[in-house]
Amino acid sequence: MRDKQREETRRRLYHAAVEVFARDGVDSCRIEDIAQKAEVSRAAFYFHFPTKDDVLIDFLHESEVPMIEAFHALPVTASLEEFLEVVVKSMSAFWQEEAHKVLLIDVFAVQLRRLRVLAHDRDAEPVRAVVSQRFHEAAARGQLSPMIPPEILADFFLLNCLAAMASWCVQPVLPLEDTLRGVTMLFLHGAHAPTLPPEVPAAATAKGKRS
Amino acid sequence: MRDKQREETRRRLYHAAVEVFARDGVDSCRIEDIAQKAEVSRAAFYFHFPTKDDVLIDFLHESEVPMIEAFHALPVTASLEEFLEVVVKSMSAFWQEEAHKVLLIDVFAVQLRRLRVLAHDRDAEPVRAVVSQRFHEAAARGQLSPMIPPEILADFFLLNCLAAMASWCVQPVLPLEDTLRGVTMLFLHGAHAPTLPPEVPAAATAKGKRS
DNA sequence: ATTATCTATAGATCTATAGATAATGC
DNA sequence: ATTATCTATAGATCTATAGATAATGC
Repeated sequence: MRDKQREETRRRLYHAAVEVFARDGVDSCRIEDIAQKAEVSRAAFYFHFPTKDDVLIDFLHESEVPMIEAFHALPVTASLEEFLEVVVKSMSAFWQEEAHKVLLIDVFAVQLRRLRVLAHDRDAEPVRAVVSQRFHEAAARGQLSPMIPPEILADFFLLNCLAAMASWCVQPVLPLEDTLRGVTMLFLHGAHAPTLPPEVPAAATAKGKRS
Repeated sequence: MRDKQREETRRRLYHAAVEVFARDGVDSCRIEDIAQKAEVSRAAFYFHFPTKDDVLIDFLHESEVPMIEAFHALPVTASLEEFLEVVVKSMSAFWQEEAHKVLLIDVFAVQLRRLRVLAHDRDAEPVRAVVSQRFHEAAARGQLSPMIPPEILADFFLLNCLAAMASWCVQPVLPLEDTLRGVTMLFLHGAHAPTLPPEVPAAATAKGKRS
């Protein structure tokens, strides 16, 4: 009963916050307005969410639910490429919606600020944990460059996706799905050959490159 | 005389701010402490810097000065690869210093929040303008994929560098210079072939990839 | 009786702005 | 005299916390 009430209040605050964020901007909006919309006191917001960032973390986790479901529907024998196609599909499906798109850059900024925390707590982000796991398996099969640990590659891949989506947000030259697929292919292309040759100065190898 | 005094105060505030940011964190530090260290009133800070973000924008511009100088030292005939090697060298030289490194993630977050503004004002960031220019020239020579406008590729490249550096910040598995060079090669590798094939489902082309 | 949830509120800090001071331009 | 730079400060908002209320467990 108490738990139910608590969750109900938390959910009302969450939805009110997302609405106010979208309307006034995460940084410039007032907590007062969120609390008022949720019909609780301002301090109740702080009880459920120590900072505005915590709402955005919840928002990111909400966005990951359909992706996690899609992961479970995927056979264990699926290739890295098939797995990443699922990532591309569900990521773009979520973020291309106007109501979600407006919060993308703020969500990205929060994840950036959390990087230090996330470095120590790999399971705090469910999608990241799965991607990391799949990259490990792919590395074991020799599909990924052994120069960089797979979990680092996984982080870099996800940051890449966020960066591409942020760029898409302000200048949507292609549909989001195509943008993400392009980034993914670019990544795979670069990451499965040795990415970091021991001591080749890039300028020296440049000459013959143009085919 | 007045200009000189103004610049002097601004510089004192800037250095005080960078010091306090590094010590207490950009988000949690107090403007009061910055003003006190610079020996001016708190309001003087706001006169010179409307927000803390403006200090970080200055910081980014400071970081770009040596890079711009290196650009000017480069012959106009330099290849894209030689140009990007200069980017890698001066970017890593700056950010690997401990005092700069601690602000990297905050600088990145500010640039993210500025993306919308930057989309309309391409010359607000000098380095970005030059990279964009060089990418245009490379595209004209047929070195870059015609699928994506060169200025978008330039933005994506720079975001990529920031993402790689942010990741390096929390988990430095390789020296920063090697990390950036790896990212750059990965990028070039992916961007000079057609990056976004019209309608190839990624999963379908995956089969024969493993050499 | 104890504890979790929420409210009311004191004190800290920020944002916005009216006013003081001193340099500049006429 | 006018304007740019800086200060002092009022009002807004946030952070931290003491206390009220109502559910839970004994």
